[in-house]
Amino acid sequence: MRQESTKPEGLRERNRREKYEHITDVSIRLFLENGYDTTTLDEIAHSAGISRRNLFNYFDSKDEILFSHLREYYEMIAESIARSSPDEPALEVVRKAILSNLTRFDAERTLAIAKIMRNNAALQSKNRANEINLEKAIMKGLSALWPAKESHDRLLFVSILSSGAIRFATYTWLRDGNEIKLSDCVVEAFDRLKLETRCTK
Amino acid sequence: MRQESTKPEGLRERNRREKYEHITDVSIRLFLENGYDTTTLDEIAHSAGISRRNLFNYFDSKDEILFSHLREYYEMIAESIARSSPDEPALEVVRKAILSNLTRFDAERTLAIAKIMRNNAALQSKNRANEINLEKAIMKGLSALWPAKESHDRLLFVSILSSGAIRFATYTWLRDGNEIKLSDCVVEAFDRLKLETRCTK
DNA sequence: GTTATTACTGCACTGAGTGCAATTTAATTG
DNA sequence: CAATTAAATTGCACTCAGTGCAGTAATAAC
Repeated sequence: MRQESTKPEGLRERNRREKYEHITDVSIRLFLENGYDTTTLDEIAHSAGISRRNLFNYFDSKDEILFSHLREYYEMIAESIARSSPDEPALEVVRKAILSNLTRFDAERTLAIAKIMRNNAALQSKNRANEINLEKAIMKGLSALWPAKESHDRLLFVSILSSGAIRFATYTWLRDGNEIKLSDCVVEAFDRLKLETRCTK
Repeated sequence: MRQESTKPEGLRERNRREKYEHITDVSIRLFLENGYDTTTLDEIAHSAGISRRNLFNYFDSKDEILFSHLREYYEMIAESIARSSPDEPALEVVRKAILSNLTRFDAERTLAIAKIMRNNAALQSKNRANEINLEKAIMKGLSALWPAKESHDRLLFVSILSSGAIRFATYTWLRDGNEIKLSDCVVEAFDRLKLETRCTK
């Protein structure tokens, strides 16, 4: 019953948030040290100081420890797209939304996760599977911006192209080490969409 | 030590092939009847008349029962691409390779699998994850056709675009029931690549 | 303080997937 | 055909991810 400004976060929420981050940090450290497959949920729970059962109150599965952070990021992209100008080309809207949210991107953590995934085909598959959420987020934003039912198919196609471009950008960024900026990779990947589809050979 | 033409298939290989198909048929039937998640490997093995352990000599995992057939198909696409003319645009090469292998596509089984995946988000994710194999197959074919190292990035990009177009084609085909031919969907999806990336919405 | 939520824990259970040793079946050779 | 080799198949025991449940501890609200 505080009168001074709606309390934004109680002790409970803060604890939850901190524990969530703590579990993630501990897990990534263990994965880097011992590999993803050989690290069991028992070890993670023990290292994080909680029960194994309680892990599932924070993450739906072992994979989600690595990927769940992206959901929040995807949600921001969807909102950015929805708030864009409907006069611009759809692909341009998506590109700008990606670029404008890049600052919230945790590069260090992403690099660590990329390292964990290297040499683990199963994890790469799951990473790929997770891309479906990015695509749905883009589609959600685009549908809010252009709600006309007739445009559904072309918006879906734009979502597919966009998620492909983003994957390509991430790929080149990871490959070229830290010598290149992720934003440049994104710009280039979306440029490629226009170039590649009309060139001969 | 037969002299009359190299024997193409022994009893062993034929049995293996037949059992492989049989297991697949039985599994799809059970999945349709009782759902994917609720059907256990024990049930599948029992219905197929083999031991549970032996299932893993045919499929690496439960998912692979649904997806492993595509590998053979992907391999044919890779070979078709590799045998194409290097004078055509890359995207055109891929489109033709897809179209020319469409006859080998088991539409009935694909429809059944699509039905199983409907309302099962986890399976849809795994389906998406499997797309990585299609992309690798396309990339493999393209790399054989244009081995120059400098072209790697653009070929990778073409692979990404192609797998996206194929997914879109599959989506529209499944959505519009049997009223439309899959080949038409593929043609349209690749046309869209050229249209969508230059238009101003 | 008391009470209602929510967080956490332990336990027992299911089901996928693996390693291993033993057995059966098919292919090969003399 | 008999003996040998190789592959297919099986059962068993095991690990680990994930779930349901019932009970306990901590926090928020009154």
